[in-house]
Amino acid sequence: MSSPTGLRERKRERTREAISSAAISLFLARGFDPVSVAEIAAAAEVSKPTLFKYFGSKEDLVLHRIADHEAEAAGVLRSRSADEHPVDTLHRHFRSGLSRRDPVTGLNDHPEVLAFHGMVFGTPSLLARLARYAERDEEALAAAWQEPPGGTDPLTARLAAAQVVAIQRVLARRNWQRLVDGASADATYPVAVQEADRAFGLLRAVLATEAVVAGQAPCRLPAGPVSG
Amino acid sequence: MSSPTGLRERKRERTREAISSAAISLFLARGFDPVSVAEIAAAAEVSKPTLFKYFGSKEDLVLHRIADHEAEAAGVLRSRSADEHPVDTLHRHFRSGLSRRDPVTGLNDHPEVLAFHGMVFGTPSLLARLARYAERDEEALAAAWQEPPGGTDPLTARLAAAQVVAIQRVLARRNWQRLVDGASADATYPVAVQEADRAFGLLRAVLATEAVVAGQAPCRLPAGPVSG
DNA sequence: GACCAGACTTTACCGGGTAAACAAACTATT
DNA sequence: AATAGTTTGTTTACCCGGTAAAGTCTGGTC
Repeated sequence: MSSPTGLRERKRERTREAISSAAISLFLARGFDPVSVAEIAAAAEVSKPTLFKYFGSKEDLVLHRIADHEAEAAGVLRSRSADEHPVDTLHRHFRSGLSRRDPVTGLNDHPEVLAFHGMVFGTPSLLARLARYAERDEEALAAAWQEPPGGTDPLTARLAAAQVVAIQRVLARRNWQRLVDGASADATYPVAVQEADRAFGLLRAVLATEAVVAGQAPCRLPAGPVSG
Repeated sequence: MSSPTGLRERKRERTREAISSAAISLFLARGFDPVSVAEIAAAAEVSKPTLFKYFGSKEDLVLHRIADHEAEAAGVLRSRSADEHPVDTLHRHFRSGLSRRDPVTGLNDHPEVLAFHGMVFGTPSLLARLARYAERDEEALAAAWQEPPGGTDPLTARLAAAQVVAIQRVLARRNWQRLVDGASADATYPVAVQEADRAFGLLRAVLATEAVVAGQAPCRLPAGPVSG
C-alpha cells in the first residue's frame, strides 16, 4: 500500500485535471465535434492512449462531472427520514437544487454554464451519453425505491423511477430554455419552482393512492382479453 | 419527374433491401460489434460509401424498421375520437399491440424477434440510438397532446408525453425479460395486460384530475421560497 | 543501491464515416 | 437516334475515435 497522499497520485490527479481543462476550454472555444482528441492530448502534453486511460471516451471528457453524481437520486432516497414519502424527498431535493442554482436543474445562468449546456444539448453524441447516464440513474433509483421502509412492488418502483427521471429532465430543459431565451435565473426561479411543484405534485398524487399500493389502480378501459 | 413506380426506384428499393437483409443475417449470426460494415457491403455487393447513402449509420442498419414507426404514438393520438381521453387512446393502442404480439411491446416470442431484441438490448450503441428515436417520439407526442381538442398546457403535455414513452419502454422491457426467462408469449399475455392496465391506469388517474387541467395540482410540500 | 510496478510513450493498427473525382445508366430534349 | 444532364454508384484516399503491443522512465520499497 502506498501512502494516502502519495506523490504519484497527486501527479496523476494533476494530469487528469490538465487533460480535462484543456478539453473543456477547447470545446467551449470551438465546439465538440471540430476538436479532435489528438489536439486535446497535445494541448495537455500527453499522448492519445494516455488520454484514454484517464477518460473512457471523448464524451466523458465533457460529462465526467455529471457522471460523478450518478446515483445521486438513489442516495437521496435512501437517506430520507422514514416518515417522508419518496416523492416528497425527491421533490424537496430538486427544490433545493433550484435554490442553489445547481446546474443539473438547468437554472444557472453563469455564462460558462450556459455555454456548457448549449454544447451538451446541441451535440447528439453527448446527448446519447447523457441518456445512458440517466438510464443508470433510473435503475439505481428503482432499486432504492423498492427497499424498505415502504418498499414498493417492482413495477411501481420502476415506473416511479422512470417518471422521476423524466420529470427532472423535462424541468431542467425547460429552465435552461428560458435562460437561453434571455431570462435571468433569478427571474425564472419562481416559475421554475411552480413547475417543479406541479410536476412532482402530479406524481405524488398518483403514488399516494391507496389503490396503487394495493396494485389495483383504476382502469377506465374494459377488461382486456385474456387470450390474444 | 419520373413515373411513380419508376424502374429506378424499384432497383433502389431492391438494393436497400439487399443491404438490410445482409446486415441483419450477419448481425444475428455473429453479433453487432464483431461484424464490420465493410463486410456487410461486400455481402450485399455494394461499396461502403453506397451503403452509407442508404443508411445513415451502422446502427440504422438494425433500427430502421423501428425508426419507421417514429411518430406512431403522435399519429394515434391525432386520429382519436374527440370524446376519448388521450391516455385511453394510447392505452388501447398498447393493448392492441399486445394482442397482436407487436414486437414493440416486447411480447413476441418468435426466435428471430427474441434474438433481435437481445441484440438491441445487449449493445450499448444500439440502445443509445433507440433512446434518440424515443426522444423524437416524445417530442411529436407532446406536440400532438397540446393540439385541440382538449389541448393541454405545454408543461402537462410534455410531462404526459415523457411519461407515456417511459411507460411503454418499461412495459416492453419487462415483457421481453419474461420471454427471455423462458415464458411463452401466450403465458405472459395476461400479466402483460394487467401491468399495462395498471401503468396506464395510474397515468390516467393523474391526468383526469380537474385540478390538473386547471394547473393547480396538489402539492404536499410547503410553498417554496420565491427568491433563492 | 537494486528492484518492482505502474504510468507514459511510440508506433502501428482497426473500424466507422466522409470527400472528391469519376464512370455508368436512365431521362428528356433536340 | 444523338446529346446533354441528372441520378446513382464506384474507387480511392483520407480523417477521427479508440486500442494493442512493446519498450522506457520513475516513484516507491526492500
